[in-house]
Amino acid sequence: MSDAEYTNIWMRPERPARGPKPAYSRAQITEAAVRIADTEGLEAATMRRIAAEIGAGAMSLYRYVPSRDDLIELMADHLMGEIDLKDVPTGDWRSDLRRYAGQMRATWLRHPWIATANRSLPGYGPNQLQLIEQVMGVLDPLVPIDENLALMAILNGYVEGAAREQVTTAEEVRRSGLTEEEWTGRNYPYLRQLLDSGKYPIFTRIALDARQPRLDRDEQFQHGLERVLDCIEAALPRPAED
Amino acid sequence: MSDAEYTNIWMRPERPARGPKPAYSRAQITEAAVRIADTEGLEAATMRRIAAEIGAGAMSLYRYVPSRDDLIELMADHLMGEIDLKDVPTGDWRSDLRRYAGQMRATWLRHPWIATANRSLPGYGPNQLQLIEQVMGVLDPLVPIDENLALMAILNGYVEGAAREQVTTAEEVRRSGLTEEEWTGRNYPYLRQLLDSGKYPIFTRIALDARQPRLDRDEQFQHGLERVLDCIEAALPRPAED
DNA sequence: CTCCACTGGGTATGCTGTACGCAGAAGTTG
DNA sequence: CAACTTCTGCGTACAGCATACCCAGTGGAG
Repeated sequence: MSDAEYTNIWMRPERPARGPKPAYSRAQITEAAVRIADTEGLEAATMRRIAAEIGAGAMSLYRYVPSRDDLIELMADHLMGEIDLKDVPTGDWRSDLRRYAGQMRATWLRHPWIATANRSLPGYGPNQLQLIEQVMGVLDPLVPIDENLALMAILNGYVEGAAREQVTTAEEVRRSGLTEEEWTGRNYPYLRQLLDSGKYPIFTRIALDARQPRLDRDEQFQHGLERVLDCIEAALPRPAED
Repeated sequence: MSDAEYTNIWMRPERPARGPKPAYSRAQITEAAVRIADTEGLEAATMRRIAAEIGAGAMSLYRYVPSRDDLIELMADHLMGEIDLKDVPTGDWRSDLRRYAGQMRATWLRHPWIATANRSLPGYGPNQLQLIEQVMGVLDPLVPIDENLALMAILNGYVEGAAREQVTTAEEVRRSGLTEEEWTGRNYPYLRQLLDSGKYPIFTRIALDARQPRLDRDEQFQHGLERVLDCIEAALPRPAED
């Protein structure tokens, strides 16, 4: 009954006013869970495992967090707090957005499990909201709000898509327990079969031509990012000159 | 031992040559699983539930599919088979890509669970590969393969990002078991708290101004898509004229 | 014909998230 | 100070999950 009034993890107060002092905290639990997920994957971050990490009993966590899903939401928002844009906007929208994109991607690569946490995107946690304010504040003086939303959809789509692709294969390698070379080797027979079938000429060109560029994914990302920023620039109203 | 040589669900033959005839098939199982996931969510598509759907015992499924994860991969590739681009490329790259984007988005909206199936993106199943051939075939005559990849990253990022956002909230509504109106109502206190806090001026403008445009998400998507296509056009080498 | 690789499926195991309840600690009120 | 209330951490318990193992029966190969 009293639980039903909190529709949201963000509405539910961490602690009631009265009673004995708690031994742990939401932040402590969230950080422990993130630590486990970073090294062993999100599926390893079970309630029992997290509790063991901080030296608590399994059921103690439920004093702090209503469910595992809510904890994952806390974890996702925690990640958004890692993105540091304190001196944004600087007045140079292009470098501001470049910096945002780079930090977002870096956060994804540091915490690959975020790709499998379904709640990641429309989580309206405080850090996520703060980030929206800062990033959309960059173009806010230049375009109407609807246009800003449309351009952010393109930018975020590119950044997340690129990060997701990279992170998904990385997670698959980690899951297999093999080194990256072993994993590539194990998958080689299938790749060879695809190439030899002759049914996928474009895929074949990708696999063959991209052997070198795959080494520097960072550069690939940067190149695509500049294209997206060009796209945004084209949608901006002209400055005074020209 | 004999299992270890198949690195991949796509390498593993559906049936050995000898023995009694099987009662079911991979395709049948996959379709049943997709049907359940469509109506009740991916988490409802348990091995037992799928088996019950086709009238089999729970363990029988493992004769056809090595694990649930592999089955989900089959399901994801099955979805890509729904996208029909048989007369693509037509020579009009813009309308070809528009059609691809629309069909991809429609597929996502028909099967919202795809957003939570982590394997969806770099699954090299036959339908997925075929789709790559067709879509990248559109720009292949116009740009080098690396550039094609970069442009597809932008297009796919936009389409998937837009679809994912829409689908994630839809799934959250479905999970809650409420109607969309009830769900919106239940979340209203939190929204009001955010607006009243004054800490999120841009978010506030989004929530207030976007009340009308949110009705036609299709139009929003189309508008952003044209922007992305403009971006691609700008990256294309000029045709003979001009 | 015989043989045996295969079939579908029953049973069992070790996980999981989490409901429930309890003994004791700490804050509030006299 | 004492009495009472509220909250604490946590042990136990349970249902549901993927799936390992096993077995009787089947039907194609020789």
